[in-house]
Amino acid sequence: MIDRKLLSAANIQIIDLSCAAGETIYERGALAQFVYAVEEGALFRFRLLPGCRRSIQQFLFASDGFGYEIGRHHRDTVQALTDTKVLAAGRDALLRAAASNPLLSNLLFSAAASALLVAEKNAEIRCVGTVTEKIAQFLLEMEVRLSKRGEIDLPMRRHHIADYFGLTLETVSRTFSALHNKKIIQFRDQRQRRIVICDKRRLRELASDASIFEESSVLKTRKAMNTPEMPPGQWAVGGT
Amino acid sequence: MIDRKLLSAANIQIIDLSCAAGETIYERGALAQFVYAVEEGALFRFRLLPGCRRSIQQFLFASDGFGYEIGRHHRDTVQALTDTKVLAAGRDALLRAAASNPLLSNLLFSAAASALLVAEKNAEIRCVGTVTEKIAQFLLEMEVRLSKRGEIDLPMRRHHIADYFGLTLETVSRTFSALHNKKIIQFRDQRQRRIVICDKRRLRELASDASIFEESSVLKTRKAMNTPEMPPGQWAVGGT
DNA sequence: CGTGTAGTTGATGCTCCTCAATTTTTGTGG
DNA sequence: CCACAAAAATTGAGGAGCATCAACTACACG
Repeated sequence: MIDRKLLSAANIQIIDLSCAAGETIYERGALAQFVYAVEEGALFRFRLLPGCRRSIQQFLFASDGFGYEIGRHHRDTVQALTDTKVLAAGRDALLRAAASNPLLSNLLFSAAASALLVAEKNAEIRCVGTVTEKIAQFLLEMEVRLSKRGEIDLPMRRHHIADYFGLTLETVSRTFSALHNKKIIQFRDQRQRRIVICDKRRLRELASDASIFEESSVLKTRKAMNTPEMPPGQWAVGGT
Repeated sequence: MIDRKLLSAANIQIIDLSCAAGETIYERGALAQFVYAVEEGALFRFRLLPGCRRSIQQFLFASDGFGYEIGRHHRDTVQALTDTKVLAAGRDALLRAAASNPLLSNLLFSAAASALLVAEKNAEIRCVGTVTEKIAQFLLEMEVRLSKRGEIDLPMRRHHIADYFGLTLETVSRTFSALHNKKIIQFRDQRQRRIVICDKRRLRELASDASIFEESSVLKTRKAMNTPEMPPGQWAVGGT
């Protein structure tokens, strides 16, 4: 998003920031002085809702941009999940320069446009489908963004994932456990944050509602045969 | 969003379209030839999902813009809910002109930026909270956008609202009925689409989770007093 | 009138939440 | 280093909320 060369060519100051895990980059309501890009590490963007709830709108990883506000104030809060390196550029200077520099103004447009893409994609993941679908999609997405040597090292806690999907952390935990029991994923550490996807095909099926499809056909068969019995686990992941 | 004067000054062609209710403006996957703005009427933007589901991303009313794609193809489908008048401008000509015209490029940027605002706001409404909260927020929003002489004439069916929130149409219908029974809203026609908000204060409380708050305190009191009794209706709206 | 569409309402049960107990990890001070 | 407390994650029991299936009403249109 932020291009060092382009910005310094337009005489806009760039600042390198280092943030420790847990630090807040900016808070909702604060004056929007900078626009940012993640160089290293992970952060999340969220808003507090009435009733002590928190809605996480986005997880931010290397090369993601954030803080591109339209108004003069930030509409959400950004916090670091891990130690991070972040690039910041003065917002006012950038906007002023963009008014006469087509390259910069194009940069701003594509930043906003790709933020829109991400927002709509996130909204779809967050709003639609069962818990299993959501978590499966989440893991596939995280694999693309984070995997190193076939291993995903999740920087966020169960609670963050829960707030991202509007679920409870217990439900998230149970879904991870179910995927683990079905041998679709494995854990590589005791906190169960380092994850390996063992059966990507099954995970993809679950992500695009194969679960619902299979489950319901199983249920229908069962109904037709009048066999009310259910599998032992309350939290069996769909399929087989 | 689209400014007739600005566009004709830049020599970009503008087309006036009239669409009947139910007509499709463009489909997902089609080449993005135009960008649009609603002049009159109502439309909705949606995507089909695996499993015969439909996710409505946005309802579009007068002055809303749509079709501002980043890639060369439309990523969703837009259909008219009522008879509508829509303004269209050539996308390629606009993008070319924007490359050298700061005014136009600024127009594009603010279009994308406000689309982002809307997308994030919609995502929040759609993802967070109980059915009652969602419908209450929806009605308040529709009042702002659609009300004439204190009356909201909803252009969409229950099914559209359900697909917007990822609910079933039955659940939506029950929630409307509950609001009606509680005398928070009234219906002005037999289809129950012309709606009057009678008690806006209560509706606002419900929208910002007063329902949860009141309900749970009631439940807690009930638990403490060990009175397991429940109110008659399964679908009572929160609060007294 | 029959047919189709939109909407309401009821019974039943799955999904996910709530509350609670337990285990493991992390951080802190002696 | 270990003891202790706090945090993170798992797991279980029970219940609320919403989905599913189905029946029913009301209106529009040929």
